[in-house]
Amino acid sequence: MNQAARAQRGKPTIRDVASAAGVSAATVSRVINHAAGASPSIRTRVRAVAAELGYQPSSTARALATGRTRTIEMIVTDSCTSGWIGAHPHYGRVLAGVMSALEGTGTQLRIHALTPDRAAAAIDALAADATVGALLANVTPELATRYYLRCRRVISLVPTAPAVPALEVDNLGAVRTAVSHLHRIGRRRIAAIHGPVTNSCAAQRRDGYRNAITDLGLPELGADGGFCRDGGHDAARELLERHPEIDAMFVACDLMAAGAIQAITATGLRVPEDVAVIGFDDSLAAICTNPPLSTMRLPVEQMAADATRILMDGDPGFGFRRFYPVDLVLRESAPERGPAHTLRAPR
Amino acid sequence: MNQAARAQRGKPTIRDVASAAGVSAATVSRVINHAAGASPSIRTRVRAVAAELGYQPSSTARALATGRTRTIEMIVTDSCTSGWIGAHPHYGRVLAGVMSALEGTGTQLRIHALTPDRAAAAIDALAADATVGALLANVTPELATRYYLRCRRVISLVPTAPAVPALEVDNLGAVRTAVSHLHRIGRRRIAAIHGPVTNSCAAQRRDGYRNAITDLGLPELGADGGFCRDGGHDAARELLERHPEIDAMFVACDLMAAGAIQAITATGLRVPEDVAVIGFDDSLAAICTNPPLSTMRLPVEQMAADATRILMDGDPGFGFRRFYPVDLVLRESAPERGPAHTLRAPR
DNA sequence: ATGAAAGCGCTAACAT
DNA sequence: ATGTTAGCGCTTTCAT
Repeated sequence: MNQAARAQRGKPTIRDVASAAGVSAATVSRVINHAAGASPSIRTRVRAVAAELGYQPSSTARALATGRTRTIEMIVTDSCTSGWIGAHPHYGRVLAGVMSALEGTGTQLRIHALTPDRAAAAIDALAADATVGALLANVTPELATRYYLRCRRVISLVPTAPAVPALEVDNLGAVRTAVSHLHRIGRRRIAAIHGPVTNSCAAQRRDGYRNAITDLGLPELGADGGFCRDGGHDAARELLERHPEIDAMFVACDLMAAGAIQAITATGLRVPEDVAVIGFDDSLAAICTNPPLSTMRLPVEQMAADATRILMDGDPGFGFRRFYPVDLVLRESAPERGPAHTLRAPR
Repeated sequence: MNQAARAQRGKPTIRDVASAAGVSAATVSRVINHAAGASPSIRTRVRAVAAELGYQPSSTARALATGRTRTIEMIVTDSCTSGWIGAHPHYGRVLAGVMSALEGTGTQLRIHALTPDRAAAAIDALAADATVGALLANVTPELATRYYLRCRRVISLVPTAPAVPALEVDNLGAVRTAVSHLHRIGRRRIAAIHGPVTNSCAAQRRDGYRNAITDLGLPELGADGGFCRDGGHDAARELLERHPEIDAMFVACDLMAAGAIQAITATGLRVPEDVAVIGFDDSLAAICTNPPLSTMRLPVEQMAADATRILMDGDPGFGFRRFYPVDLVLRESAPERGPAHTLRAPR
């Protein structure tokens, strides 16, 4: 017998329960799985014995026998340096959504942060496990496709390859909403702080800004912030140096917007009187800034919970799509009718 | 044969690789596990065949055979209403630390948010799985003990029962450092915003504040903020209404401090000139506030990574303890030598 | 309604 | 160095 496996002894197995209850293992299995084919009297006896022995079924053995692991994989591509999963409040909301959908289902959640160098091999290994499915929180279209080719039970929370099932939001429309709002409250020099070019969401928001600003006949004023606070801070400072006339900023994520607000006030300008700011996400960062941040709210928990349920329901189908709204949440950094916009002399 | 298991067919097994390579399954096992007892020529042949067939070992079968699941469990007690794991940036740091320690080890991470009603049953089930061990991110001493009695491979990141292995920080000393700093920069009406009474960390920080404030001969001024932004905001507003003379606040977590800063500035007071603020954690919230938050930095990633490695090394031993420093990080909300404290007339 | 038996895919003694 | 064999704990036919 295997030594390691023997070490696990002491824990009662289904056979221990069976013999103690004077029935077969098959019957115990039927009872603990609430399956048909066991008389009420035996059911109660088996349950009593199981409880007395402190029997806990082995999910591993069960998984091997059924060919199915009751696990959802959440996968995020993590560039080792920035440590996204910890450094970005977005994932907290994803996690919350998944956990709420999983509650009471007996399904477990595994988290995988893929570093670029190991990503392909990791995807192959993950797709081989017969899990409930994979939730791609921030995976490139290429890797998403790679997973999909090996296992269909997968769904992406970001824009991805056509074949791969995904939940989508109208990033372009959302940015238009944000920029239009800034325009409506009288701003005419609306800059943008963009996310990383490699990120598909960031790319869409960048395009959205360009479309909106062009349609309004306003000048395009953009800088890159890399989806992190420091990037947002530096981008805002740079923008204000180069273009002191800026009176509003659209920032592609709240974390960058927090940095931007700090940079703006550090130059002596006021938010929103001198520079109005609209962020994106409605993450924790949005309620920590001062003033609180107006932002485009992504229904992240809802999306994550839906994605989880869709996976539990089976293969979503080739190219599955579901769309979600993005709503403008007005707080003080860009209010509906706040303090009048103060015209200021060029510095 | 089991139907579900048969459905998993198509995926090549170790026996498929063995017969295709003209060797036994045992040999294939030795090769893929880098175990001794296989000639170089056979190794390369087996590897080639495995790659050609797209063979991926089943972690489930492996786990059953070895009696060991290569999984770390991270457990957090989650009151369904507040959704802590998503709503508190602290867990992002924990996650980042665990993931970094896990990288390249082939060990997986599972996340469990226990709701109070199911917690005991869930703990029993989790402790029965022969995993690498459990990381208790925010689990009460009672539940921690329950787990420990069933499985020794467990470690807590918060103060817990004496028997249960744990990593600890000197919460009391840290609060003393914070309060002393506020005193040193001239503040004499130092209020506190506390965390939930049920939380062991919060309890220690509460005690720390009382000790420090008593030793300094200053009046105790406290309110409860529940470890969330809104609570911090409301507590600060209430404190300022009842005690307009307050010139500093020690806030037991950064998220509450973010709310507190918003409440303070909303009353027309300035941070730090009128009211200095020191938070706790150095989470994402600390760098999103305006002005940026001075705070007591917990080495969370380090602790989480160490805890993970300790579990991978085996049973930490009865009552295992390791201590970590908490450092004062000075930012603008309570600078070392910032703008002079402005005395102001009672309102 | 119940039990016997045959695996699920892998590992690890034990032979050779 | 390599193969044979016997499980790990459970589920699921197939008999009875």
